[in-house]
Amino acid sequence: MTINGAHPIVLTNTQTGRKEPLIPVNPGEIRMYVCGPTVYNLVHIGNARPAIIFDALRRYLEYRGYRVFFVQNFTDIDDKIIQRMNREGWDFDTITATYIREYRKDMQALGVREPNFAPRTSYFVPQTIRFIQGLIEKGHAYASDGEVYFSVPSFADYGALSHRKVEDLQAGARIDVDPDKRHPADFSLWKKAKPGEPSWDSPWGSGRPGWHIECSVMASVLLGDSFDIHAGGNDLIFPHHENEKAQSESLTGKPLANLWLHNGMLQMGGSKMAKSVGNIIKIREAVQRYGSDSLRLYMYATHYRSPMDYSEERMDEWKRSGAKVKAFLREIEEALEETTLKAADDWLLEKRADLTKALDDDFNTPKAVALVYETVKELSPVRQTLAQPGGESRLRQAYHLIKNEVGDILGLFGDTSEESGLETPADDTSDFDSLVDFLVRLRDRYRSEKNYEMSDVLRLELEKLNIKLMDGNDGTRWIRS
RNA sequence: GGCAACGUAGCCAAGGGGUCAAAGGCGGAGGUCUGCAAAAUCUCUAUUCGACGGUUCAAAUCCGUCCGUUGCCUCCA
Repeated sequence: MTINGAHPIVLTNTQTGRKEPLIPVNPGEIRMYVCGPTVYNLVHIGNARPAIIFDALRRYLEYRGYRVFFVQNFTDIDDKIIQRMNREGWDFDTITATYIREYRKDMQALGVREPNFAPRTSYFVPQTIRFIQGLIEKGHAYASDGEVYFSVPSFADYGALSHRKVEDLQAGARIDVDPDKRHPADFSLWKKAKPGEPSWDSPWGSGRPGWHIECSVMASVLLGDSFDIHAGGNDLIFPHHENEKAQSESLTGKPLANLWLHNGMLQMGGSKMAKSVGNIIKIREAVQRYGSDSLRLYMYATHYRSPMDYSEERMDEWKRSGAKVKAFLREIEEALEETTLKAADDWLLEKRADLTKALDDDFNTPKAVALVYETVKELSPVRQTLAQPGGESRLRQAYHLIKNEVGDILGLFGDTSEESGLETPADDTSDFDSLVDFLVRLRDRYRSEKNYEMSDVLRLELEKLNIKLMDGNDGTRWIRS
């Protein structure tokens, strides 16, 4: 099978457990929905995994020529927000506005692009009410004392996504004893308001949307009844996505999404990173300490479906590895003055084919990362390659491949400067900097006089101040270590 | 208990019937270069893919059992 004359992109569909070709509902266009954060708290790097991976997938689909409509919601009506409001006396709107802002900041720091649409649950309450009414009319939902529940037995396909049987759910340890429910597996579409809670008027009285309905509603409004990709962490498979699917498909009779994509959990110390476990690292902490490229590389180095364990040692490794690629790019920049791609030959075409082959196959980012390192190795050292016939053209192609193709897709290597990824030095260090510059010049003078005893004293003393000196052919550079 | 994944070198991690005596990264060993130190670079670093059976001309790759790890079954990316 071919699409646009090329091999199709295949992705593992959670529902079938198999790789399936991505065949757009509308030719040339991919509509995808990724479940976003509940805005009651700062997010951690576990939350960053789907953000980074599916942002990259989006970029890749665009690279492959699709127009992508990317929706990621903000859940701004939720029990946890209400809890926080009650516990800390914060105003509801202030909490949600604050954490939406903070989330955006974090995403910006990670280099994650804004979605095309970032809908908020609270802006879609009228549509939610209509959606629920539709379900009631079709016999898939029922109202009971101000609450509305989805009737799980009314949807024959329930459990298809998460590979569960309704009976198995009941066999599970916890059985919901809510007397208003007709079936223990039934779940809330509309919740009755308690005093002081944010609420909206509805045919069933004052209340608010339930846990899963928002995504169904916003997806249908913004992307239509059926779209191409629905994605999120694999902890959302059940019940969140199963329930979304049940609601939407009961109403429309059409499949909600063609492909269900789920990323593996980020773990720390052998268990899932979660606020409840307390093993969390905030995104801003990780980015500040290691830079966004390190975190992104780390995540791309593991296939998105596998669980991965976070550790500072790994982050250090990827920081070092990323620096290697940046150094390679920087050398090309320095050697060529300007790096525009002038001509592509078979070399680039082949690399590009390797890249798309890897990414077409269930978004195999580890292979794409390996391709970058193979290329760096192949053309290093830069000076030596440059001296060879065709070397300059090859370097331009490599630069383009790594920075403008792989880099753009994976959101990497945007800043090749030496300090990128490190904490920005405070402004008031300039006096200190000039002093160090002076000492370096002094040492250079000793070196030119072959007074190595004194030059080594200066190296050692500066090292004590965490200043690392690097002697090169064109002078000495120094960095804070 | 049910469901779903996963187990590959010192560590991280691709591959997923022959082209694999298994990519890439980190680390380690040795060499080159440099006054020193770095950086860079070269070579080496898994006869083997959790264990045991089976299918096959052929398995790390398919099937079965077992052992181990994780996730979901409750809000969770």
